[in-house]
Amino acid sequence: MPELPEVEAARALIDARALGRQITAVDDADTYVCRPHAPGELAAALTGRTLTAAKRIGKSMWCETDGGVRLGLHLGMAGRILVDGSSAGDPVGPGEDDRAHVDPRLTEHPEWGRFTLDFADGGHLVLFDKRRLGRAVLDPDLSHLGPDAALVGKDEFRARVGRGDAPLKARIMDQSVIAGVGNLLADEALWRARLSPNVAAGSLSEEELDLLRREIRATTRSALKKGGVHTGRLIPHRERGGTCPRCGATLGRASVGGRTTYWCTAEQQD
DNA sequence: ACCTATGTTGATAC
DNA sequence: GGTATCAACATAGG
Repeated sequence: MPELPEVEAARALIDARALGRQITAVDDADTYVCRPHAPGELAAALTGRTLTAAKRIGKSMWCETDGGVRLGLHLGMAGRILVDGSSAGDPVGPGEDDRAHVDPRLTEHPEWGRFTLDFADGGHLVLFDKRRLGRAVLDPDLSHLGPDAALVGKDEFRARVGRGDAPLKARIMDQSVIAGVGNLLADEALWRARLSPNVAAGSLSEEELDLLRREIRATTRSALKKGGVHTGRLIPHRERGGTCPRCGATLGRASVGGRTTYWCTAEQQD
């Protein structure tokens, strides 16, 4: 689920629906999701407060509070944010739009609600995460993050991405280089830019780097508008035996940067 | 049953 | 420091 576009949708949901509501109770009992906090630590810091802002860099988001403490939220591999039982950002089905909607899975799987803020008006904010790789922490450390992939400027992109011996795909997925690009967004943007995921990042020309930045931004914006990275053109073809939706050539499949990678063997050559 | 896969990240080792 | 690998989690599918 969550890459930059999904996290931004979750942030926008909190921004629109959860700010200014007094927190009356906090369920922080999941010591894995809330690590390294002990049970009750988030509750002690947040009870009685209100969220005053929702911010994001890359895939990391956090809420400011009127108590000064910040609540860090990360969706991990499969997390979503529900406010009053509704989520945002994920596809809701053919023919439907991407507005917040009632998510039946919370009632079907209450045990996947890993962290909860109860509000005085009876509503709630839930970190809903089947896999428990999401996080809820106080005062998250964001110092290791590079600039947001949707905002990074041309010169900074050239300097940060265009170096090193690691494969290009690994470089753009390194959150300390630029923040927000995950596995699917990387495949989609590299495919749009017709660049091989396997070349050394440091071997790119300035023109290629500028093109890649443009495609990362375009892919991100498109995914934001349409409701998620899965709306990309290449994504439906990412399977064994898949073919390029532009030219019909066979897609290559390999592990690059530790993640399963698909690319067009005709258009994205080393 | 057993093996693989999965939209992330972090610790660890060279 | 840069890079590669593995483990953390819990499910789904062949």
